[in-house]
Formats: sequence, C-alpha cells, structure tokens
Amino acid sequence: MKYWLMKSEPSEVSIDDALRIGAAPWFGVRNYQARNFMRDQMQVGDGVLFYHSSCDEPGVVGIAEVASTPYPDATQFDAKSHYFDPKATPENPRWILVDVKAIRKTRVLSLAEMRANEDLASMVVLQKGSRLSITPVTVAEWKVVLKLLDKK
DNA sequence: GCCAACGTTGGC
DNA sequence: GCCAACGTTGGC
Repeated sequence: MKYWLMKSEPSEVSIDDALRIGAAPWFGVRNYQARNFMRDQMQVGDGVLFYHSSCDEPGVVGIAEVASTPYPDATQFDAKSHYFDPKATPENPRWILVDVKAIRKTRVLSLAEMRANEDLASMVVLQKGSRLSITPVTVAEWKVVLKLLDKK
C-alpha cells in the first residue's frame, strides 16, 4: 500500500466534481514521470491526497483512493481532445492512467500551511521547482497530513 | 501577468 | 548524444 498526492485544477475537475462522479479515469497526464507512477507503482486501494492547483487557494482538499489497475488514457486518441497525442495509437498507447475515487472532502490544507510544517518538509511536492502533478507521499507524511486535515 | 524551474523537441 | 530554444506548470 502506497500513498500519493495528485494535483487537479478545480476548473477542470474539483473535489466536488470527483465526489459526484465517483471512480473516474485520471485523464490528461502528459508527463512521463507522472505516467510511470500510475503505470508501474500504483495499486488499487492506494491512498491519494486530492490537491487543487492553479487556483485561489492551492492545497489538499480531500482524500481519494486508486480504484483501478492501469489502462490507456482514451483522450490521447481523440483528435478533438485537448489531450490528443498524434503519436499515440490504440496498438501503441503512450499515456496510461488509473481510476481515482474520491472518498471525502476535507478542509483546505493550504500549500502555505504545508510549507510551514516542519514534519512535511521532505514532501516531494514541496521541493523547490517541483511541478510534477503526481508525487509519492511517505507513510509518515500521510499520517501528518491526515492529522492536520482533521484538525479544527 | 510574471517568471522560475523544469521538460521536450529538434538541429547538428 | 548534446544543448539551445521553446513550451508548460503553477505559485504569487
């Protein structure tokens, strides 16, 4: 069992959208490192911190879990999609995803608050220049974040 | 809107 | 295989 932080722009898919939709494909990842995490390392049941990025108050806003094994991202084959990839074919797909199921909404644990917490200093997502939309979270970090989320 | 940091592309 | 130019992410 592993833990992850996954970024989503709320204007695309917010935590409220995710809760309404239920288990859904985490489409649109076009970074190889992030893809490889989904393809090679994620397992059904892994814990996910649902993070809002590119918005007024970036931060963790909910808890989710990995809900499928990896399979090809359908948007890569759709010429009308923003995520279309002309170099990908169904026989030779480039982009692989998993389904993610939102479990609950939490308070916003803002990026600023996370940065201010010494116990989270090692989090990959907080490292300078980190832009990865999917990053691993250690068990220790997961526990600290959950405690902070349930506070107040 | 700015810009730092990083990833990708493509010429050589 | 190198690396400059360009594109993207994402916080501020």
